[in-house]
Amino acid sequence: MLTPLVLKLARVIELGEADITALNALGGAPRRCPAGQSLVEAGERMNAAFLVHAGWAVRHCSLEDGRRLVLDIVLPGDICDPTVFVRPRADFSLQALTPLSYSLVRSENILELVNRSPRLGAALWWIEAHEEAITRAHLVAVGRMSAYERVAYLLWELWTRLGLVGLADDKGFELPCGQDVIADAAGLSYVHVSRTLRRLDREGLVRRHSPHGWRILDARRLRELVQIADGLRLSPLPRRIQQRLRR
Amino acid sequence: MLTPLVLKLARVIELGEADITALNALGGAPRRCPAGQSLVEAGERMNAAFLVHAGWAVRHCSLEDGRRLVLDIVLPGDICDPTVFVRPRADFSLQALTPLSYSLVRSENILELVNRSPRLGAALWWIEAHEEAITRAHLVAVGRMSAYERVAYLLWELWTRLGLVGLADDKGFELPCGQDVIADAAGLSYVHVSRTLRRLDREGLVRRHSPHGWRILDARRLRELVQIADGLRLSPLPRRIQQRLRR
DNA sequence: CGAGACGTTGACCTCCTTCAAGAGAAGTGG
DNA sequence: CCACTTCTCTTGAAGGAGGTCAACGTCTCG
Repeated sequence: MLTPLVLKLARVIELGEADITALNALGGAPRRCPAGQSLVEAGERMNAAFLVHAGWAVRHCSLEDGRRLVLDIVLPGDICDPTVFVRPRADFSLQALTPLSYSLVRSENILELVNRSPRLGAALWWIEAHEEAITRAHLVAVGRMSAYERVAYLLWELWTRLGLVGLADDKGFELPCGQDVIADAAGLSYVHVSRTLRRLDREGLVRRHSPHGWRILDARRLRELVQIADGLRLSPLPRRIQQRLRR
Repeated sequence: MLTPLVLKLARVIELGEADITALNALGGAPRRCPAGQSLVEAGERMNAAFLVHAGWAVRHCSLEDGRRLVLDIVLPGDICDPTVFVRPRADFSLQALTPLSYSLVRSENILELVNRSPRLGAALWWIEAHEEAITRAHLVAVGRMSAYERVAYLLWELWTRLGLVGLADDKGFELPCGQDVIADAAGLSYVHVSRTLRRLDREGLVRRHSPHGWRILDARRLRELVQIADGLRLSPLPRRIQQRLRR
């Protein structure tokens, strides 16, 4: 079965039948969670990572007075958060944006997988490194870009990441979240996000064609605006490393 | 020898003589680099991580028009950047702030170390998770805090991290970098950082007592201001995980 | 002593926030 | 089927946090 996780890893290494079977078994029985419900609250103990099969979630951090920053939007195929195996207390909250299907992944599951196939282990590590690169790009966007560039960056990031798991095509994507989530991810007020999205529309870069459907009108100009889009690509694991692991 | 890296790991697991020897051998012969020199430019190929022994470096990312964001200030005992083993192209630049002593760490070195002692491997993973938590806190600060809180956060972060490697005491620390670096880390202009530091001084939180010497005057109030300081602590690896690895 | 790097302060301006009100869309109950 | 609420988005107007420009002070080093 071509789950989002399998699709993503297939961009990094070649996957055999056995690999796919092993990946699909990762995390055991799927669980469900209604939209809006919280999966973890900051400060709580955790003993497993979350592998999202379908639906969107949001990882965020709140300050005492209610200011909130969205660290990361968690998409199908994402594993949030693998460092739980050494660090048992969450420093963020995780909340479902849509009805969610997910599995709990324990350290044993990962270790088992990696023991069976070091190549899969390297690929998972690669995915993890990719996520760190995304966080860094996010930090650059929030720290040094104008509101216009920032919102463009976030749309580009989502478009790219959804594309990696087969949930976006070259025309656009579905964005099942409100503008308040974009605002908290960009570090802006939702009012200004609204204005900024209208401007992106007016200038022919991006358009909302249905309540949650977004169309990329001019990918080239959008990409120029974003600048730091390079790190978001997920390229194959270097051949040199793959060969070393085959031994 | 109690190098910064050893001091840091000693907070996570108990280190035996053999562990310390192995850690001190990590990365081989130390190299030197004068202040201001660039170690890696964004987009370049890398094949090793940098283990800093002494001195400060800065990891940053620049936009086309010169805007710059400091992702991370690299301190003695830090390994920058371990994901290089799967991801051979840097998406950031690394520059020495002071004369630097460092070693190149290759994937073989790490694998060797981890094979010899899985506990050291888990501890290194723990350090890596700690750094991710710092990046997330940084993102929250830049995205949702006022200039006043942001600068306070950065000083707190540096104080904490320097404390972990024995380079700060409860009074304060040496900060061998200009306010422009703080500004690029906070996503502010250096002019406003200057104003903000003066205000922190005026209000009795932090004071510069020599060109590069900073004193924490009121740690309690500073910490309240920072709010997200919890994730910066480096607590011991959970006993449960240590015991499993001893087998 | 002069040059250059760095920090400080003031004045002005701009980008974004906040406040407020209205428009659509979607669900609810009579 | 239509009034009613509710939620989200949109737009306008006013205010503020921080940026930019410019000048000056201070320290270090040649």
